[in-house]
Amino acid sequence: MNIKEIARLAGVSVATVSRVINNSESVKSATRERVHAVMKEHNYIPSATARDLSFQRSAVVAAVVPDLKNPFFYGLIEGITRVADKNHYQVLIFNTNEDADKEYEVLQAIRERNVAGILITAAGVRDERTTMLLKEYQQSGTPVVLVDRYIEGGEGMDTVMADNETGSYEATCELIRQGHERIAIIAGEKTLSPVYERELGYRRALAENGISIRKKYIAYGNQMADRSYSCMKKLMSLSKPPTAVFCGNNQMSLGALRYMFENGMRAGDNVAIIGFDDIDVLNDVGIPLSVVDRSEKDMGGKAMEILLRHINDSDAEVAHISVPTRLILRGSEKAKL
Amino acid sequence: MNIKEIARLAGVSVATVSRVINNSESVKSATRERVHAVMKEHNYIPSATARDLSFQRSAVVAAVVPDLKNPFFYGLIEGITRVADKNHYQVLIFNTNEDADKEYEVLQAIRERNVAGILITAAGVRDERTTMLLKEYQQSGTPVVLVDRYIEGGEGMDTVMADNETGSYEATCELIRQGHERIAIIAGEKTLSPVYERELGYRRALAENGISIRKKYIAYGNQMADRSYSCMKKLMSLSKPPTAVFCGNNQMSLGALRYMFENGMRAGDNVAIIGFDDIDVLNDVGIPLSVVDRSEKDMGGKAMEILLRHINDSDAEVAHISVPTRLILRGSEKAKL
DNA sequence: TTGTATGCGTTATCAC
DNA sequence: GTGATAACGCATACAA
Repeated sequence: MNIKEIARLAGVSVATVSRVINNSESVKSATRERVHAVMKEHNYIPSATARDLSFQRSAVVAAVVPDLKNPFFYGLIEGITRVADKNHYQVLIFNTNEDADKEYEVLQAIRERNVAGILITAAGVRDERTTMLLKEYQQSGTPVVLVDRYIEGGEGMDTVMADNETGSYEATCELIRQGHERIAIIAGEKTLSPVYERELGYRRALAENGISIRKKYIAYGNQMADRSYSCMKKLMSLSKPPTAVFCGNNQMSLGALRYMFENGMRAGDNVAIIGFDDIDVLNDVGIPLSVVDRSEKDMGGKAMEILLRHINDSDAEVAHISVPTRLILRGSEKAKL
Repeated sequence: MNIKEIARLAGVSVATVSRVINNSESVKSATRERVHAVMKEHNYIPSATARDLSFQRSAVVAAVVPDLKNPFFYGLIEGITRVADKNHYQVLIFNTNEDADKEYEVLQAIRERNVAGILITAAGVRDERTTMLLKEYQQSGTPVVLVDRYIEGGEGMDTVMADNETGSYEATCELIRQGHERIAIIAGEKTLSPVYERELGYRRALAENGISIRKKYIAYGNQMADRSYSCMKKLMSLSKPPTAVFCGNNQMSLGALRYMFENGMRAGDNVAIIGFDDIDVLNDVGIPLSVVDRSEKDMGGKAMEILLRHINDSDAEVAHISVPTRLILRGSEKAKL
């Protein structure tokens, strides 16, 4: 069943049917109703493929994320799909596994599909191919929104980021308020902007409170739990181990907690812990982890809204959204000193 | 840049360029190379939209899930996207929020896009609209695979299910082996096949071991943690509370654990607990929950493979895949009797 | 082995 | 208000 058939059955031209489909004003209401009736009767749904070809753009956006196992990104995707859905857009999901090469492939593959826009948490934040392709998209009229991570050379692009610096600053200040002075941070991959910003917040808090920053208390892992486990081990093996540890993301909090559990330590007792990004289940089962929380669903929703704005108005200004964080204290920020 | 331009620049016809793009045999290798060179030089990528319109099918599949917050479903999606990606298919994600009306809308919306197939964990398992639309898809040549849940009237459809009955049977048997006789189950929404099957396994284990099945030990919630919390509360308030509880899914395990935590009880100590679906983080942080585990990633991958088989061969036989479960014992199956 | 011509299902630009 | 008809970019049957 296609538009031609409907036209024939309704005794009008395809142009008229098209007008009805697209709610064009200039159709006599009698004709409109007749067409609607025929469409309904034959359960007709216009082909988006054909429309896209003619219109030279589709109501589909691409969401590119680095890790489909991380709950943060699912929250993000949930926010994205919710706003997309509300606006009758559909979402294609791509996983890059934190691999810049894979990301390059994905961004190439997206080109063939005529997506209306791209939302991306980049893996290749310093890979010129990623930057180049994203710029090409922008220039050819396909808006791009960077979510959660900046990329090198991506200055003119829209961004939706958490206020990582402030969040980390507040967390570290809280640890200081609790009396801690030997405060460590388990950071992630240095090239990622959130990692960098979180370290900045940590440093600022220490500096403003007159606590010297010691290199041995800054452990660099990656974004994963295993490396964080090693970092925690190294920190706790120091002659003067830290009395408080700030963990750079949810996976890394888990790595640290696992080390502690295996060694009979308890967060908020032997060592103070504050993590970045909440892990709901822990609280449910009585493991009180204090965290810097941000709403990933909001971030996803905001990102999609900005994307839509650009899709609907090519002159829309570049936006830089900063989503606030919130310190949730549950007791693990305390510890024997 | 389109196929016509490439043809002109390479001094051939569009048909030849098309043949080169689609790796048709019958092209002289000299011509082929020339065309490839021009395509590369101009960074040309064919329009999937146009190809889809001409070919009357796209390399896109739709994945419809009921809850993007549940780790089970995003494990599923990870499996789906991995296999899809390997086969150069792209995945559209739809979230129905366990709402049959929403699902109906979604399934309608998918019609306009010419997807190659549909993977669905249905919300409206007894909604005739869902069944009807899925059947229409099948009949019109768009294969459908039911994942994790059967639907009423969906007998002829491909399925990828976990072996819920056996998994639950084994879990319950283990509880019996531990000496328990007052064994409860927190089940979910009765209309969902996994819920039903898990209850069956539970019942069979009791029956085979000569333990009478008592209604008061069967608590029905929904798939969410909150209702499970209430169920646990009710169970524990009985004059003869159960000494062991089998929880119907991951969210429901969490609800039960939360109740226990708030009331100073410990799994494997005051009450024996076995859950369905693993919750990795708990183990990391030293909460040993015994579970019936299944690989949701495998389920997703398998489902996508079956879908691809039908896409590539319209005569492929209907498949019913049963993914085995695995009982992981971590200590919570024990308890003082 | 290659080219020509037609169709895929829409939208949009003209006319009327 | 409505109707022809030319795009949109590609695949393919048929010719050559």
